Amino acid sequence: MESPVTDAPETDGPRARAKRESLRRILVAASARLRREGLEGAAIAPVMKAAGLTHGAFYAHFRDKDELAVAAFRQAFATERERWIGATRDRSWPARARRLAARYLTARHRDDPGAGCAFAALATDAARAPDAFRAAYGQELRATLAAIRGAPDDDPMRPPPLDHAAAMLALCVGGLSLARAVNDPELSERLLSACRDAAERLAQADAAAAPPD
Amino acid sequence: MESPVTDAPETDGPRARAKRESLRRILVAASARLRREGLEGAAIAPVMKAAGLTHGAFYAHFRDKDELAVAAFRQAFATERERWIGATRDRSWPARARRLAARYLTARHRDDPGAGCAFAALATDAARAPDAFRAAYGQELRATLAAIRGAPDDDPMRPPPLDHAAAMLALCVGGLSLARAVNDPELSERLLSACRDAAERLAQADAAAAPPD
DNA sequence: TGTTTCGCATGATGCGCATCATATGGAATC
DNA sequence: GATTCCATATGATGCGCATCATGCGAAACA
Repeated sequence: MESPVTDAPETDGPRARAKRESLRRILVAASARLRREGLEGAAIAPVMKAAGLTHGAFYAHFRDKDELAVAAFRQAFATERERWIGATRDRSWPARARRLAARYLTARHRDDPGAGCAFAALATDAARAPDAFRAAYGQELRATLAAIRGAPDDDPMRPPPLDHAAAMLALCVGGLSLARAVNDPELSERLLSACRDAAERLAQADAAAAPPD
Repeated sequence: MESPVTDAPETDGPRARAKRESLRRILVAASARLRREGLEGAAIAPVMKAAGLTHGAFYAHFRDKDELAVAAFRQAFATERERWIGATRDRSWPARARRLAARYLTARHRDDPGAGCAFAALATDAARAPDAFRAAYGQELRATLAAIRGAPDDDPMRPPPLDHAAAMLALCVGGLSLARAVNDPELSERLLSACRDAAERLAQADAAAAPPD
């Protein structure tokens, strides 16, 4: 269970501190490269170089490449889940959904996968990845769905059903992935706006199907 | 523009016929492997072996690996667009959309990417692929959206707007991709059914927003 | 029938990559 | 202050891959 993420105490010598700092730089570099280049593309040597180290130092931090992939994937969410999902204080599901789609389905997000959502960046890669990675993908997905819903099930606020959050995220991930896959700028823009609009319609239909209170 | 697909005349000797037959086998093998293993995974030697040839014969059919990828991608749609989109004769958009989602978002489709939709199998790979591949992706996407809509714009049947078809496909592609990425069978199943249900709600909202006649 | 063509096979070549073996130099420990 | 760690660097090793060079044999053609 213990993954080599930055979860160590602060109280130790410059030796351990330096190692933790190295690990942090490795994870930052890896999580960006992973999202930009994919699971196969994020090679060890370039990642280590980007972290200011050489390839040999890698094995002081991780057992193998797969372990790095899992840690870097998790790092991406530790850093930026809030940024895309946002703990919005909006009460109604349509308002929350509109906000999610408006943040997620943008040209800016499409054009900077290295800083964006790892679900969209790695969806098809994950399907071909080893079990440990797919397990992490599932756990982060569950956590993200919980964040989208925004309140525990027994909260008087009545969060949207898990299924509604899941479909909304699927719409966003699918729209962003297609918009990235396509060369034609007009079609790409059209995909983003079509999905933004559809998110709005869908959330309103969701609300009608499961009234807020 | 001339891509080396099977579009040659039937009237020539056994020499050309044999070559066309080889090409066909290469494309079939490549399009399955491409969807199963991704752009990087579909290596030349294994594909040629699966086609009953050796790696050396490859360059009699394609200039390089990228050209094969484009041809194999197109092949996937030439063969199986009908299968997922289906030229359904249903008149209403909700009925058409329900049918699309019911065919697309299945465990069978999820578990056999080699025979499934190439959009979902290669979405994130395409974002990192060379321009020629991305251009093909866009063209096939446009053609697929037209098939989903089912009628030309000036048809009295009033097809759903392009944007509605695009969002519906994004929902399907996103749902299938997430369901494949995840390890947990329960979550995976949940994603499929959540998106099927959402497709239904969305299509009904679509119909309300743009009445059929 | 002799010559040319060309689809295919065999066998390099070279590169990028993951991983390992070994060395080093400065903390940590006594 | 001497010894032990250990994070890092350097430099193999071996593999998979794309691509190219070369040869063969049967069809195409004169």
